[in-house]
Amino acid sequence: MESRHDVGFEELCPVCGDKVSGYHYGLLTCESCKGFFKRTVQNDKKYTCVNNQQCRVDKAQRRRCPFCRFQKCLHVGMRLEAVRADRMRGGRNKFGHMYKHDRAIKQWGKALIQATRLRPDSSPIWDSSPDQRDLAFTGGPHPTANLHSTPLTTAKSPPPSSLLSSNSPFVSQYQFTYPSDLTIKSEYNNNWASSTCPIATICTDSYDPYSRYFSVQGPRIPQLVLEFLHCDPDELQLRRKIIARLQQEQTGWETHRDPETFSLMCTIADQMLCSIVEWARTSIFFRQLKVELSDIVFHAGPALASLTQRGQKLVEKLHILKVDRQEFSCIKFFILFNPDVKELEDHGLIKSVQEQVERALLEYTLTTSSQYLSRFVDLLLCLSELRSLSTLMEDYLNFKHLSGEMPCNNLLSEMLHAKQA
DNA sequence: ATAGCCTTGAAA
DNA sequence: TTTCAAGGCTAT
Repeated sequence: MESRHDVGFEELCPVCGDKVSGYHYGLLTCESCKGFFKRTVQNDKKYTCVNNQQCRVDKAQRRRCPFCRFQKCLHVGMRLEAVRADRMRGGRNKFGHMYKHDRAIKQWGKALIQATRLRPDSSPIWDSSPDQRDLAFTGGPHPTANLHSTPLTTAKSPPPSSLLSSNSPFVSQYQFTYPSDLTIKSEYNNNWASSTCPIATICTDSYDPYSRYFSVQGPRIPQLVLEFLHCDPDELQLRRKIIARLQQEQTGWETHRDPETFSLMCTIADQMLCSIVEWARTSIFFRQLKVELSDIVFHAGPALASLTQRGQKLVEKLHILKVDRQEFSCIKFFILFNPDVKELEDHGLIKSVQEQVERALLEYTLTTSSQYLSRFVDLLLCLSELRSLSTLMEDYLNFKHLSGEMPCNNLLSEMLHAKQA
């Protein structure tokens, strides 16, 4: 009755949309694309596209353009190295653990979706329901792959996580960790979540991996995320402070002339910086860090307008994603514990914190989103952009500082001074 | 050349 | 012993 077809096999082939027959060369594909990929690699076939290399590849048209079909195979993550050079039959390859991992992830997702549908309480802590929120996802480098099959890492098309810094713990692979007490059953029983099953039974069933993270009251927030929330500054208070500061400075402007945009932004930045420093100073883990100052190479960055535009785009993206406080607090810790900061001595701690935050964030997205993998990747992409932006902004401020254009003697300029020391 | 079914064999 | 992802075979 239950079989291998229970886990993820009802999905569609990410290459052509045909029925999936199992894991082939790195991910779940149909039998025909498996054979096509094998023939192509084994026989070292070279195809050409008679069109613009953008042919549609679906079940009906997959035979039309082998070039585009093979490109799509590579794009969704099929692995060239899984085709054996010696043509040895049988046995298992080195991807076994990844297939297992992928199955586990899919099981979680399935359990999540079913349990979410069954939730009698429709008042979650986030604004909209998880499914509604998922509809807002428009980003992601390979949406098709994310929706239909989890691509394992591939040389031709790296995982989205590799967009992060090279030192990031995400780089090596999708290092998702699931609870050690979770038994991965290949004969996973769907019936536990049938409509006749009482929710109380679902949530206390020890075989249910989901029950550990989900209760009828809403998602169970991982302990570490709760700790992060505890460290969070009072946002309302910060806003009030910024407004007060601007009003205070406005008194001076009125008697002289209109404030420059840059000057105004520096005032806001200064106040926010105070808040960030205070947040970092009082946060868990941060006190354990030791810092060694050394020469900082700097150069003038691109124009402020471009930076502001990128910043606005990022804010827009965060709005679309409806990033909640829990997720945002995790992102902040990712940034605070940046493995790229060479002056930090304790790289072990950085790595450890990064891994802990990664795990906590994944656990959290597992409980809040049915498209958790896609959401997790989207959050990481925002983080990557945030890092990139902050580096550029720092360069820009350094440039302004050096050319004596910093408008006020504030914390911001003091920090720039310290960096050059 | 394609794609559905068969055989194989190391790992679980 | 069972599983399942490799390669192989063959009708189309």
